[in-house]
Order: sequence, then structure tokens, then C-alpha cells
Amino acid sequence: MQINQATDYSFRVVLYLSTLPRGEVVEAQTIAQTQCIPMRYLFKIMPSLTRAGIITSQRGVGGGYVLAKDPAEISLLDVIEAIEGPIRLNRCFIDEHYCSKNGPPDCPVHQALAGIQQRLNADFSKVVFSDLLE
Amino acid sequence: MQINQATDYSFRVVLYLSTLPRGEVVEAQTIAQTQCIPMRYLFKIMPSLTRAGIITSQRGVGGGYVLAKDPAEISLLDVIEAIEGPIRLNRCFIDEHYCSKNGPPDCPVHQALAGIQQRLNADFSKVVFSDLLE
DNA sequence: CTTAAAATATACTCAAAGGGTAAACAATTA
DNA sequence: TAATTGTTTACCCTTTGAGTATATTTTAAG
Repeated sequence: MQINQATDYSFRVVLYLSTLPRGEVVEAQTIAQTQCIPMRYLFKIMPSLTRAGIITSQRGVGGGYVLAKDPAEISLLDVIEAIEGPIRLNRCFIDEHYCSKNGPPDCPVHQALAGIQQRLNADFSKVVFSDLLE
Repeated sequence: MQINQATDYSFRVVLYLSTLPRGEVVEAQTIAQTQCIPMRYLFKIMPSLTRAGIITSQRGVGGGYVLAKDPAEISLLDVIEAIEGPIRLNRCFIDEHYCSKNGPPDCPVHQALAGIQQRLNADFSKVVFSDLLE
């Protein structure tokens, strides 16, 4: 019931990129240093953010990373899903066979969790990075 | 970002006990069989529910488990906290030193997560077991 | 007071996930 | 073509999670 370290780092990365002038390319080392993230670790999470369309990357001399959208269009949920995949409050939301009892349609717990999960998703998607620039 | 297996089992245990006539003592084996939970595993989670005051246990011949309160007074949150402890969406809610940057008071992400966590707790505590008896 | 039934405590194994590191590779620009 | 910078793949170690085994304590009944 916790976001993982990679996601937390990613929040910081996106928040940092949001503070920069639109379109400014910044290299990995700068991000790592200013945000206190191990370089090697950073290299592991950046491709996920790129694939998710949150940032774009540029190789070669003068390369680096840029935000791909406006900070007002990137939510906490976008980053979470980019790194961890969709939020599933219980295993049976991934695969019904995990429910060794009657199965979802008849399971009142399942239904209650589904509602809570839906609200949680909504809450995470309501917060966008432009809100976080104080 | 998922409740664990022990918590899911516990939901089932409490839900099952909620269906019984008030005060009826039922032994571990019956719970395990009807709810499809491994006996040994059940023995591991029951003490936590007892300590949390959700059920009471009785040893010896004719012993077993009983619900300690009315199902209307036991929430999903009660069970989650009994098994997993309080919900913390990020490590820095457990210990600030996990935040290798500025620390909570200045961290806008921290504040956003705190709000979401609070609502999540509220949602979990709103659902009580009497609601789940269809 | 002894015995059997039941929960409790402790400890162990095995597999999976999380956090972090390393090195070879591919692309771009000067 | 050489240097710079991101990408890919793979590995290691520690922690957590799921499940199992055994010995112990409590209690009621004979």
C-alpha cells in the first residue's frame, strides 16, 4: 500500500523539469545532482517516463531530457502508471483466479474495493504538476 | 500499492464471522475450511485481529473465535491496520529521513500525497462489515 | 489431576520484488 | 571519426511476502 522509490524519484524529476523554461533540454547528470538521485538509478526510470510520453529524450552531444507536455497536463497518476502500471488494490483485480472463493461478481469486498480504487485513481489524477509549483 | 494476502484473508474471516449469530464461537478449522484459507496461515493472522480488538479468542476445549463487536462497528480500515499497520502512501510518511531532498514542510508532493492518503483512509473507514452482508 | 482439544509463539524455508550497480551498445553532433 | 549522451540488458543483494512446521500454553471434561 505504498508507492515505490522509483515513483517517488520520478515525481521529483517531473517536478524539477516543470520548473524549467518550456523546451529546455537538461542532461541526466544535472537532474541526478540537483534532485539527489543516483545516476544509475535515474537511467533506469527515465525510459519509462519517455515511453509514457511524459518526457522526450535526445541522444548525443547536447542531448538530455525535456518535458513533453505542459505541467498542467501531467498528473501524479500519469507518473505512477508510467512506473508501476495501473493501481490495483487487490490481486483479484489483476487476475480473478487469485480469488480462491466465489469470485468477483458475488464478492461484496471486491465491490467495495473497486469503488475505493476508483476514487483513489481520481484523486491521483486530479493533482497536476503545475499545482505543485509553489 | 496493494493490500496483501493476509489482509484479504482477514476481510473474509471477519465477513464470515459477521454472518453468524452474535456470540457464536467457531473454531479455526471451520473458518479455514469454509473460507478456503490454509490452516497454518490462518493461525498467523488471527492473533493480530485479536490484539486489535476485532475478535476475541477462547482457548481449550470448545474454544475458537468470536466477533468482539457489532459488524456495523468494524471497518475495512480497522482490519487493514490490524494486519498491515497504518497506511502510508510514501516512505517519507514513516520517517522523514527517507526524503533525501528538502523534507516534508517544503515538499509540495508530500503535501499532495498527504491529502490523498487522508481521503483514502476515510474511504476505507466508511465501509463497515454490516454493509457487506448482502 | 490427567488428558485431549484448542489457540499461541517461535522459527524456518522458499520465491518474488525492490533497490541499486555495471558494462556494452546506439545515436547524434562537432 | 571521435566524443558525448541516452538505452539496453543483465546482475547482485537485501527485504518482504507467502506458506509450513513444531513446540507450548490454556482450558474444559473425564
